[in-house]
Amino acid sequence: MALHDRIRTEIEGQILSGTLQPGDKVPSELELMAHYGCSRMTVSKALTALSGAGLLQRRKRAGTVVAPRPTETMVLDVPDLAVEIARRGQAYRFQLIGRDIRPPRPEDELDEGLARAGLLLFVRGVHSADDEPIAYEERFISLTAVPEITEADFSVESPGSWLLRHIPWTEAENRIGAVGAHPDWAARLNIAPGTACLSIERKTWRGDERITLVRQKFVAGSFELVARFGAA
Amino acid sequence: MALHDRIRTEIEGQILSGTLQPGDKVPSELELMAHYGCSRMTVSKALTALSGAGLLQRRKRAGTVVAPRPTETMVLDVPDLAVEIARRGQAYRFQLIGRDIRPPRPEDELDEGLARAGLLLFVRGVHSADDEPIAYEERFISLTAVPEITEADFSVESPGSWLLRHIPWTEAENRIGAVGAHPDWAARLNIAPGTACLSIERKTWRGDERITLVRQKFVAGSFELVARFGAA
DNA sequence: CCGGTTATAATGTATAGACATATATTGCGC
DNA sequence: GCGCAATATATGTCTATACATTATAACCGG
Repeated sequence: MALHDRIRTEIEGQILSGTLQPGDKVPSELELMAHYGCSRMTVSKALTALSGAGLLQRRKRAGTVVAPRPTETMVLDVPDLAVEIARRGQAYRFQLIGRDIRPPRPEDELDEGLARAGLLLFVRGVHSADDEPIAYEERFISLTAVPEITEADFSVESPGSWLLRHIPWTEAENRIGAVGAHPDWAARLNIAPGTACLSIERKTWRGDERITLVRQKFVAGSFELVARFGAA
Repeated sequence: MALHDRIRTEIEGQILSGTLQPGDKVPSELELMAHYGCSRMTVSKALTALSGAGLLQRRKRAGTVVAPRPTETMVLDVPDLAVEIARRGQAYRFQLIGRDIRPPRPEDELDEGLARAGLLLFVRGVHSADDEPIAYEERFISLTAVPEITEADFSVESPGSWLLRHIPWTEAENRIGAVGAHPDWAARLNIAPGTACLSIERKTWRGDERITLVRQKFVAGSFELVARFGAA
């Protein structure tokens, strides 16, 4: 392991193990370079990395301190459904229910960004694995931002996959909750209204431009999000 | 803005905007240092940062290429419930239902790590906001790893908050799903059995040592997880 | 044409030094 | 004492250089 990596790992270990508490001062670069017998750049690289990871806070003249334990933050993988289902060894299918080009309506409960985006492509469909419905999806796509999507064929590929391949987003926001199945779409999932579903609403942007809003309902038990955080 | 920051931002922008596609080759450090008229270290710093963020892949001799678009990965904040509810301006309370020291049982459906951890502290309780129940929680804590928790007073503080303050974890795994309320605890939340709930199961480790497993059920609509990813 | 060896091009790591910048501390004048 | 200016300290940025490492590419013998 490289020296700067070793330094980083050692300090990281002291923080994660609690030996160094939030607010505690970390030795200055000069002290560390004496301790490890290396140049300042090497120490600096280690500390800068930890600072970037949010474990340390560095201020000129004041020195380096352990960052306050943040709101527990973990990395959440939001997989492409088609890929995820294929990985389980099941046959993925997206079944289009409806496709509509129209202006936003009040009952869509859109956010400001999309409500003022002009014409929208509104797509509804069901994701299924081995012909078992897994999730119902409603999606609004700004035609101002993505005019070329009118040519996409959603009987082959889900709108999500299409967007993922064609329009990189730069910013996204997910809201994750639970909800009882609504009569309007419960039948699409072969479940009784009121059955528990995992609800995911995602908005994406490219720069300042709103791209899409999607609301997905997963039958309880059919799908789980897994978030993992930690070393290694 | 520092030069290495500018370089990083410019390349990042080209990736996020799609100008540079996954697999595309990024100019070599030599070319970039000619382009920006700076030293190699400066270019390297920018590229190393982007590599650390997962946007680039660097290989000796082969050069630097744009990383394949990963499974969409976003940062998920898992707030301390007490803090989160306080932020909403509501009064947080944890009501202890039961507290038990006993060995693991098969019906606990624990993972290997905890099942073999020896004695466990088993705690059940309800989180409430303004005396409205929000979440039901079952938690198993390894007494081997955290013997001092027997002295904690959970009528004052939830086990989660106590652990957060006393035992830093180094690794954690969350599973997020939806589930219909089980009769055993539906009444605790003042809801009918079968009502949709958001289910979170979290395991934490400190090093190789299993610390705790917690299962929380949130009444649908009372709580949402928000994950945000992007620049700035 | 195949397979192994060698050369080479890229990144990886590290050094020593210079100057810039922000800020906590000190001390001075009042 | 109080407020402002000077000073010292720690980090931030950057350069120029050196050598290490590694995967690709080129070469060459059989």
